[in-house]
Amino acid sequence: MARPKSEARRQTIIDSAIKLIAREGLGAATAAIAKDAGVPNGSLFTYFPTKVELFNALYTEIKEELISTVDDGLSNAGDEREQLLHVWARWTRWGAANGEKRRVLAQLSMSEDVLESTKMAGFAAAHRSVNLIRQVARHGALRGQDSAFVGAVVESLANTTMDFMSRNPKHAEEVCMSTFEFLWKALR
Amino acid sequence: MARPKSEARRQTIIDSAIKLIAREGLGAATAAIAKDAGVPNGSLFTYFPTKVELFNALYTEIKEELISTVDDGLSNAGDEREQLLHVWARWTRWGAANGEKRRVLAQLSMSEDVLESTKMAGFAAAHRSVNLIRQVARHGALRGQDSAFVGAVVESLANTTMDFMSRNPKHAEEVCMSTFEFLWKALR
Amino acid sequence: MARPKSEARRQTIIDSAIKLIAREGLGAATAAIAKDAGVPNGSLFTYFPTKVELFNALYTEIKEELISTVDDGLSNAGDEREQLLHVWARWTRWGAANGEKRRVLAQLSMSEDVLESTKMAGFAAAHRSVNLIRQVARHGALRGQDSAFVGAVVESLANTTMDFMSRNPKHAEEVCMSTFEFLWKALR
Amino acid sequence: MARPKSEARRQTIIDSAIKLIAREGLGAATAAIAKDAGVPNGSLFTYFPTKVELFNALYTEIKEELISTVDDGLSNAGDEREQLLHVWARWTRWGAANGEKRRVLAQLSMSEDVLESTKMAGFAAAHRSVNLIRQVARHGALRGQDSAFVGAVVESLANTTMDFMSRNPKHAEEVCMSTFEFLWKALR
DNA sequence: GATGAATGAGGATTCATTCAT
DNA sequence: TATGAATGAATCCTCATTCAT
Repeated sequence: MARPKSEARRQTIIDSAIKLIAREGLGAATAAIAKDAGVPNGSLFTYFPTKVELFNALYTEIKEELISTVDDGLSNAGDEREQLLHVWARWTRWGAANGEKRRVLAQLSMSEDVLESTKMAGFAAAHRSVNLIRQVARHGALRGQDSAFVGAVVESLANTTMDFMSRNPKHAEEVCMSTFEFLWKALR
Repeated sequence: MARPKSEARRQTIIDSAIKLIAREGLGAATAAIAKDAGVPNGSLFTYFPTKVELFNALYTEIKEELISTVDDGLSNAGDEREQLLHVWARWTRWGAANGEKRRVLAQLSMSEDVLESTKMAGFAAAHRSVNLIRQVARHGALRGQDSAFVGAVVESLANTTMDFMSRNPKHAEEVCMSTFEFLWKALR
Repeated sequence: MARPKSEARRQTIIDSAIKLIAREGLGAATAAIAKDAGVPNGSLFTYFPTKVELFNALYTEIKEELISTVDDGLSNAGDEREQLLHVWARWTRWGAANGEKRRVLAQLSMSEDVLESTKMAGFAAAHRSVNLIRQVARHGALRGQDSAFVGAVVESLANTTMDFMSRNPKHAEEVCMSTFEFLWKALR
Repeated sequence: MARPKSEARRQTIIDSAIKLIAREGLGAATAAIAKDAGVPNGSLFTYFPTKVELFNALYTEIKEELISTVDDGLSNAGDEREQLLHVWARWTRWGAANGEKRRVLAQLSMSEDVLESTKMAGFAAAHRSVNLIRQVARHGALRGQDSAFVGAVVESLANTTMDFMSRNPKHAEEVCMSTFEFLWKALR
């Protein structure tokens, strides 16, 4: 009974938060986000009791979108190389096409307001790619390193790649592929 | 009347800014920085008329320190591999040993408050390493890519490496060397 | 349709209100009270259309409990002294044992949100004690004073006494009795 | 150097705080206090970094005024009775004439925001009256009780008395004197 | 009737920068 | 020049009450 929380409303707030945080950083005012979302400022706090909780929800939401994009179709890919290429291409293309989300995710990843537990949950959800990367790297230069480190190396490379892809849409595919070769050579 | 009185004072402010920004992010209050530096809040603005100017000075200062650390002795290194190793080891060891500066530099690099011109000056000052990297990469997977991109790839790798080195001091050297092999294989 | 469904529910709300107001003052949020009571926040307003009405109900409820505690057995007490002792002992012991209620009553008594009419009704309900006190005081130092004033004097003494009794449970009885002697000497 | 804090300004803020808190309780808005004082809201926090610190300053200020009023001329009073009368009359007349301050002090005394240390300092400053009261009470009904308790008893009596005096200015003196007799009889 | 989401006017506090001293 | 008080818009969040379901 009573009015249920509106999923649509929640999503509008998330969307506006992404837009404004991409533009103004984590300092973006909750009131501005609410206004952009077309909801009264108090209502933002009905959905996210705290700015920090909004940050965490944002992190989870974006990370999940990314992971499901990357994972989608992964099981149909062929050998290790094909699989890594699948992950890499989907990852970087998503990032190139979703600049705001990518930038927001980058900010949130560096923020102390996103709880360690939230970050770890994101890491855990990415297990398919993480495992793949670990497997690929098992004989290469990074063999024996903590898989979190290997993952972080790949992630930082991905971020740099996405960044250049969106700045340079014409050469995006080429950058994507070159960097994949770079990665492949180094990792194995 | 030359520069405002004390160079020492300027440096104290810079140091406190690094300390507080590392701890609290770019939102650290100018008054808090001044207080930590033992300087009246108004005086901070004698040295840096604006918080943004403080940011830019900070960026330049840290970047210069990093570059001079990396460049120091570079001309004595042997072949390309030795030279790159020199750069890599000095870079990452500096970062591992100077966590606050590294973190502040990372924040500033993402901030819109640090002017494009400031960032470009930093890039230009790093020309020796940049050239070296470009040269090493001239036949590898990233051949033909914008040298800013190649530089960014190496930089992101360095950042990730430094991060793990300082979190894991006992394995710092091992991480440093493995990652160098990773880089070397990939780049050539 | 008679009174809203559940008397029990009303009482739960009252109890939670006492608990939270004792702890946080009259600023305690209605939502917090409802939550503590295990009642949806909207429902609180079914029972008490306004926070002010909740305050008034609280005042009346606590005052009634106090008065009935004090009046109970009063008719069996002997002479004036015995009767006053009966009143005094029951009053202060109740207060010592019901710290939260006492503190809430004190807050409400000072609040402008409790209507004058509510306060007067409480005063009227206490007529047995009030009359007794007036009677005892008819020859003493306060003879001729407004009986509301005499009552207020005794009440303030009682409040101070209860306060010390609950802070100092071991000497509670002693404090109770000494203060009675104090009162008795002064009043007659 | 620089602009010194203005004692006058501080006092204006204190005065406005007394006025508004007397009228609206401790919930009076800092912004309203600042506005009433004719200072920008931010300036209030230059003088009192926190609302709680304002409360503590208020408590101390009012208590000091009261104590110095009461103590003034006390050493010229004659025997114990005269001295107690001096204290009593000055105390209650001050309260009757300074309704706002008295009400504010009463609110602050009950507030958890006024630190125990602040309250204790106030108690300590009142040592002359406290000692006098203890001395007077040394043989009476309250002999052997904690002097804080004896003091509290007298204080509560004083508060009730002042309250009636200001409500009933025509009988103020009579109430004052009757209550003194009450106190004298009870205490000795 | 019961529920709990919706509302938006406050509320305390912060802060970069200015300017009187 | 050095100082630190002054400023007021901006910030996150709260809350009594209403009203859709």
